[in-house]
Amino acid sequence: MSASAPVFAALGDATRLRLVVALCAGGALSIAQLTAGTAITRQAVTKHLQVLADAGLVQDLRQGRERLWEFTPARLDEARQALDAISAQWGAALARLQRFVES
Amino acid sequence: MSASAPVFAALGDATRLRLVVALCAGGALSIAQLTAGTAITRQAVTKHLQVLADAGLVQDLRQGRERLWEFTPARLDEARQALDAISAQWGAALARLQRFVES
DNA sequence: GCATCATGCAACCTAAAGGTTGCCATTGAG
DNA sequence: CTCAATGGCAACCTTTAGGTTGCATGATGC
Repeated sequence: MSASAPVFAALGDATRLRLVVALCAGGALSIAQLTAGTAITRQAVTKHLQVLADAGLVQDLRQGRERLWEFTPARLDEARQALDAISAQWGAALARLQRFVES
Repeated sequence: MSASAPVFAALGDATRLRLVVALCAGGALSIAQLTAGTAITRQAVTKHLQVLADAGLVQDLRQGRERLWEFTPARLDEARQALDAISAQWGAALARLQRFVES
């Protein structure tokens, strides 16, 4: 469960969340493409991509002089399941409380 | 969508994730109870709880000399839906790719 | 009333996050 | 061949995160 903490930390930045959404929608994109339209530097984008890669959310593949980045769904699915588990735990606690009140 | 970034940031720390899980399971707990069993100081736990409260994940209620903390599900559900949306977007992109390859 | 337990507040510290600038290397296009 | 585009590396800066220590405050039990 707490294995998902790094994934949440990686998603916990607005810029990185934007990058993940962009990569989910458009397939593999280069650093220059991901930088275009943002207010920050290419170097900053590179660092953010590195953080996402360390969390296992994205993957890079070289193609000529470009370095393309693509989304990797596995870790995000794990994080999704972690949130589901928390929500289910809360639901179970509420159900126990309800039963206690009614008895 | 990017409104969930602060929630992810709050969940992106192993200690805070533990606190959230504990509060989901056991109802409202005091700071002293949440500190017991951890290696860190009560002050550190207080700060983490404040971060979680700023993200809208927990709520405090005074009871005598104790300050009880309880889980608040709304923001976490939003975050869950955000992850679902990302996953769905990825699925749609894969489907488009599949159709393109087959045609 | 008084000792005590749970907490609040403030100062302080260290390391990491987020970002920038400058310069160098490589690749592709014409 | 040359030149512009793409990216890597390293140094640097400023702010914040995570944590600690010390002391003050307020409710409780007896």
